[in-house]
Amino acid sequence: MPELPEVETIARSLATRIRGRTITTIEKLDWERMVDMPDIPTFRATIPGRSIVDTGRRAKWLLLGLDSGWSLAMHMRMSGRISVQAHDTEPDKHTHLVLELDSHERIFFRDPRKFGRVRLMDAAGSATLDASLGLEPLGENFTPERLAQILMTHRTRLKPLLLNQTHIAGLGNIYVDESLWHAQIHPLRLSNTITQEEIARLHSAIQMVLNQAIEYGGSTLRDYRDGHGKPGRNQEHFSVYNSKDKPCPRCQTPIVRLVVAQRGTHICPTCQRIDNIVGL
DNA sequence: CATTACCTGCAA
DNA sequence: TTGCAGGTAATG
Repeated sequence: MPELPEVETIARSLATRIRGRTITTIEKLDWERMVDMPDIPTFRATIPGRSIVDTGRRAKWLLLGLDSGWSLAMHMRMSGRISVQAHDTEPDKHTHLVLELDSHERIFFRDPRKFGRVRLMDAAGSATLDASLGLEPLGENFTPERLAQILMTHRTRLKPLLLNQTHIAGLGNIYVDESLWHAQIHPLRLSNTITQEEIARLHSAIQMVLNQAIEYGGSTLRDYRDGHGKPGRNQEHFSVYNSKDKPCPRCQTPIVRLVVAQRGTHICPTCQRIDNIVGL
């Protein structure tokens, strides 16, 4: 579910309620496969007593910086939801991890589809995770020049390239479709045939789309909520995503849904011309 | 590169 | 009942 703007919103909304708090106990962990690392006994033994010194985000990972150099990284994949709950709120059957804080509030990780993951990492583990991920699209290193370099050194379809987290990290299905619509580029276009003008449009489209989504608190289609349980409002501002048969906001042509990279993909067939995919 | 697996819930 | 879902890792 959550892409970069949703994880960013969750990180910000959690901060004031959990920063400076100490995790007293793991109150519930009933789906152990969600723990990537370390092994379960070590995870259970290390978490209690750790204090949360920082909250942040890297790509689609929510990061809780703990004392002694530890970090707890959480990835919500498709249906995960992370929130802070009052001490008297009972976790439902889909809430697989509950961390109790010394404030008596609790961090809930709820995930019906069980794709979500948690990693407890030391400094070296954090560095490994960081190194496995590409550029932050809202970071200062993400320039039109770096984008051009990424596109020109591959010859693959644009959409799968933009979804690949090892190049640019944080975009998912929603924001790739929205960015390509704003840039007026077809998702099947080959990356190394993009013009300088198109690169400039794509670069600014990506940043605009992500910044706008953060402003509106993320996009809620079904599962997403922020750290307080509130849905986002950015879905009200989609141009193409989830908008099959609705008029293109730019030219009124009905939006078309196709499948690219095995993902539902939404385009305006007029603004994002198919004949550009050959890239002549 | 494409397909499958991982899971469950919900809408068509 | 079938197909689809905001993600990624593991397979051909």
